[in-house]
Amino acid sequence: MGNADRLRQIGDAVRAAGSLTVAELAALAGASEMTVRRDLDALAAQGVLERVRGGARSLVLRGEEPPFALRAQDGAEAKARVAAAVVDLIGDGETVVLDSGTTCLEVARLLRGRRVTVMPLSLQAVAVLAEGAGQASLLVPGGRPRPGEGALTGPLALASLAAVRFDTAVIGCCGLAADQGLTAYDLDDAAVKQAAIRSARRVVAATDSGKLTRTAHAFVTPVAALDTLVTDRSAPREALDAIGAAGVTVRTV
Amino acid sequence: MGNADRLRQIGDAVRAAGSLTVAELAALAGASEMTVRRDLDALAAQGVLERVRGGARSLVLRGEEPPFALRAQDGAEAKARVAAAVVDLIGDGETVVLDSGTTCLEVARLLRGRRVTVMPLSLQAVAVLAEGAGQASLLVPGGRPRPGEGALTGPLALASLAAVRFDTAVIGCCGLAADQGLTAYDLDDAAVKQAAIRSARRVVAATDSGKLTRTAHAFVTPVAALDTLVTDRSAPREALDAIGAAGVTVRTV
DNA sequence: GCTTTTAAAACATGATTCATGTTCGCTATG
DNA sequence: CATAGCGAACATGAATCATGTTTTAAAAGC
Repeated sequence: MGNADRLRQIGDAVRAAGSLTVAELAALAGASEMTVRRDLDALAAQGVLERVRGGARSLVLRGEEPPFALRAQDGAEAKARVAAAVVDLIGDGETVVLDSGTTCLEVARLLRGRRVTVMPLSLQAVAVLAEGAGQASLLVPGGRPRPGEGALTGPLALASLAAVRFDTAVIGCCGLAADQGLTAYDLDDAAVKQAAIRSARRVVAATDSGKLTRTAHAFVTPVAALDTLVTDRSAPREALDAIGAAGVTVRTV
Repeated sequence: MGNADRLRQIGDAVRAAGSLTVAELAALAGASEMTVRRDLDALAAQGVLERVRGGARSLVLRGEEPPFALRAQDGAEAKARVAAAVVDLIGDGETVVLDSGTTCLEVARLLRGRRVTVMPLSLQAVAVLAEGAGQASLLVPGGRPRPGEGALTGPLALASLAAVRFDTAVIGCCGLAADQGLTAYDLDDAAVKQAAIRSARRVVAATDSGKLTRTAHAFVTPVAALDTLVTDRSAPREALDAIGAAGVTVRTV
């Protein structure tokens, strides 16, 4: 798809304004109205916004998690570095449970060629690991995929996690702070993260530095339950120090 | 991909001969050696054959199931008709467990727009139902995907099936006969099919007519456990009569 | 260790698909 | 009923893909 930046621009504009008309968006993006309509249909299919007659309205409420498609490209380069560092921590033959989210999806890409056993907690990561028959052996958890996210949640996911034990859990997050602990936007997601942490001997949190200044609604775990945090270099020093003081090995890349 | 027929031709030739050189295949397919090499790489990635220096060797042993990629196009048109008839049997709001295999994958495509709850037993069907957020609500079973097939098997799959009940099970098969029952190539697969049948009130078998003259290794269930069989019109009359005599409603399309 | 064959990489080109825009008929909203 | 918006059909330029040729590197066999 060669129109990613315009899609992004339109999605951002609608989110910022709440709702916009097709004509306004066409002027903004410098494209024809027909193209804007097609873009809006694509964004609506991704769950970013909702079509209304004459324009589109944002589905993203303030304080809510932006849609997966929008997060995926945010700081892609930092995510890739973090993911590479996480994969470095994983040895051959290990069993790994891999959380949902964009950073962990990058980890899935890098794990494909490694001789490890992976249970990914999102459909996107399942798809990445299933294609092309890499070295990695794949365990699919059950669950109900959250629309747009692909994150597997619900009793089936919890039961799958309860049935297996892992060497390492790679956990993403929506917010992380020494005093608030690791937090997520979605309650069901949080329950799955908790179960993943319980079923693993070692817990690695992977996140871009932006999450270190945020707190989301659903509490997952205190930071003391983490063994290692991998994040990027632009993380605020105080936040890292506080997390390190809780006994977490902090790695910045 | 616009080279499907040549890929198919090469795959078939290697399977028939056991192994062939690149030069032989190039002459056979009327393409350059470079193209044949690229095709062989693609087929090797699909698990159809194995690259060896100078050529390729078949990985498919006699009596074994041909790889998914090869079955997918066999009688695609008949499969599509069968799948459409199966979907006709399913009412709005039903819960459905959907077996692995190429015919059931077609059923998944048609179910995407329907207001039903589906648990597909193969990764391919999961991918089909997850994309584009159709009406259908998706339940992912756990399991270990069989390489190449994407069929979810093992204890996690069985546990997922045991945890849920369905209105209808749509079951594919590798062999079906009144005296031999419904059979599969793979033992793990057979166990999953059994569990799917146990967890559903109504069982619909969907298969192209070719399977009605075959028997595979793994026994799944006697035909009497089936409520309905959907197959295509070129099915042999005697086989259908025998299955019908066991109390199965037979539908040919 | 050297030669010959095989594989892979680099590059070129024709075909196909994709994105975009324009026009036109249909639909729904007032 | 009128009008604005919308989707379908078609056209066109861009990008991608499939394929072949040539060159370069890597194995296999002696």
